Amino acid sequence: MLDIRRLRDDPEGCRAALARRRDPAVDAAVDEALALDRRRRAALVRTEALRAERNAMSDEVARRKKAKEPADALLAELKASGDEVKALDVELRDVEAALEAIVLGLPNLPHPDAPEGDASANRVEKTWGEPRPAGSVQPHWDLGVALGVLDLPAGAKVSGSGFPVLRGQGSRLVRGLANFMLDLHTREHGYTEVSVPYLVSRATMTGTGQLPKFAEELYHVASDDLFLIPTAEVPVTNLHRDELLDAERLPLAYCAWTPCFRREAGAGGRDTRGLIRLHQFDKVELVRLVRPEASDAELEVITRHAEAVLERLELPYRRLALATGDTGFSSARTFDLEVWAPGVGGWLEVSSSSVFTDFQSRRAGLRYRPAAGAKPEFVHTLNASGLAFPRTIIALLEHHQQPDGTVRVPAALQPYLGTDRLVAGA
RNA sequence: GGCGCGGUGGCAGAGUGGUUGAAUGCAGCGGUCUUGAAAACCGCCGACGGGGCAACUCGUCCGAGGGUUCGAAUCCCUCCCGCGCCGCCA
Repeated sequence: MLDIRRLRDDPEGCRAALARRRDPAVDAAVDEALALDRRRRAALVRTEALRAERNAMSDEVARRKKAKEPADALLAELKASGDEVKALDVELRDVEAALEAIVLGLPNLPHPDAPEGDASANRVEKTWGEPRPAGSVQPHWDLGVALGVLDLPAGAKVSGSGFPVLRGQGSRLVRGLANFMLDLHTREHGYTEVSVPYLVSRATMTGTGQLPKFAEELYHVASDDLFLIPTAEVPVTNLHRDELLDAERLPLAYCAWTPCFRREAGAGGRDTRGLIRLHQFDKVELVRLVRPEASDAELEVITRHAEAVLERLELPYRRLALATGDTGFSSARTFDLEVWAPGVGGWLEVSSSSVFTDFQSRRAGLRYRPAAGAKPEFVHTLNASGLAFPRTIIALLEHHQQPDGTVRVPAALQPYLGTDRLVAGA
């Protein structure tokens, strides 16, 4: 959520920053927010003046009662103005609700360093490793079946398309990747591992920005008004919701391995083959709560933590600086990590690492006290996938594929799989 | 699911329908003392939103939302959460 005062104090600056997102609806929303803000303050001044008056009279009533003096005239007057206060309150509440609805729908201000434009303006920042030629290996949807690790029809039978079943070494791979990634992040990158709920409340979803705007992307359990998490970012970032943190505790760094559930409502048919786009998948997520002045440097830190996973897995990847028009709603700046999949013949997003500045922390009430006696301020939040499993598995199957149809297991993963080779029938 | 008890400032913890935004303690900040520190003592110290150039001032907030009342942390209703016991289940 944007700071309404910032919007008020520097409307043109905010408008210019938001314009970089290339979303034509934003400008009108800003106008509406500013108009509602003016109405809100006008209504506030009126109700507060009336309240102040009534409070003073009430005090006088109390004094007279104590002194055993008559207060009937005052009481009558107070009773008369009661309805007026009530009416003003209703008006104020309506205006505030309308304002909140608008402001909750405004995206974060893009970071000045994010390239401007739509997805075509995304900038390749670096490339690591040696991509094998596209089409030089079997795509994972064939190889996975040949190896007996992938059984999509079984998943479709049990739940529907987009719910994969992995078997044997494929299932072991999920467990191994989880342990490998968690060990790397906790032992070498300093993260605290947390195990968190997969179903969360409406307030939690609102805290990280999924609600109210993206409800159609979420699985919802209506009977209890709970939502399945689309990423561990949601429960983990909300761990400290409405808390005032000690400055010495920052930065807080958490990692979590969870399944992720996404309806992918608008994605029908595109890039959905094999394991590329799923309704349920596993992911290890990294979340950091940091001091605002550290957030630029922290984005590089967390991105490197995600890149380290790919490098240990010996998978070629590139880092993309997302353009303003391609950056997510809550994010100020995002790097995507894309792994090379020679069988699919393309770069696949396996990690998205973002800095949200105070956008999430304002919604979620994540504050800290910069120094003893100082005013509380909002922390900055960041997260990065480290990594999403299915596309990592795609890249492992395709990039490490051998001419004989087996798959070499990179050294870092061998202890977790108990083998250096994926072979058919294992 | 049933019954009972709770939910108060960063934390702990008092609280009578009417100067209680809230005792007290801890933590924090400033000071006295000390070579320095500790201890002791003194003072300050909630959050959020308005108005004002400013000093300052006004309003709201005691789990959430309604209600009673001139006035609610305090009384009533609904809901949420925690704890205990019972039931159910693993």
